[in-house]
Amino acid sequence: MTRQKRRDWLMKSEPSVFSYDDLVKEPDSTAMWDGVRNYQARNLLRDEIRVGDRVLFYHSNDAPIGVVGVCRVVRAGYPDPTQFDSTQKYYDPRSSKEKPRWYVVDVKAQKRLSRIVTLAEIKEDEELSDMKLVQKGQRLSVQPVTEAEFDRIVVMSKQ
DNA sequence: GCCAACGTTGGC
DNA sequence: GCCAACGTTGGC
Repeated sequence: MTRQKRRDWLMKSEPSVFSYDDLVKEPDSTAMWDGVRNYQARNLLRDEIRVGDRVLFYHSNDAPIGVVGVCRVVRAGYPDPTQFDSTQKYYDPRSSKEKPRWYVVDVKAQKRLSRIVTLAEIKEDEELSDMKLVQKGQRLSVQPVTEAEFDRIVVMSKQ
């Protein structure tokens, strides 16, 4: 068994729905990343994301749009319980406990950036021009980032 | 609120 | 399998 290298990710959330502050307020600053209903993102949550991986927490939709904090994955992919609950918004009648369709990971807030690194800045930064986030048509709410991209954003937050 | 870019659904 | 219609994401 070869040990897989830690990987880095970016996850989007609308702050009006679930913000970085909301995550910090959770017990142990930890929450399920639920409600992902896109198969590409699902595959990442189920198959690729591992305990110890780093996550950039991104606020979408509401200004200021950008990366606000850093998290750590503390539990790898398991079935999203909201898909089984008919009272929930994320209920999926096509899913069953035997054959779950959607997955979550648990993330723990690690460090709020000293300031938000905005989408506008990310777009302007030459070192970040290959980020999936700024590729045309790219809307994945869970996406891989390189170590260099991750570290660059943290550096920018300190400037 | 608008709309571009995708993703999903369902008839055929 | 094709593709039109519809739904969603997410920046502006």
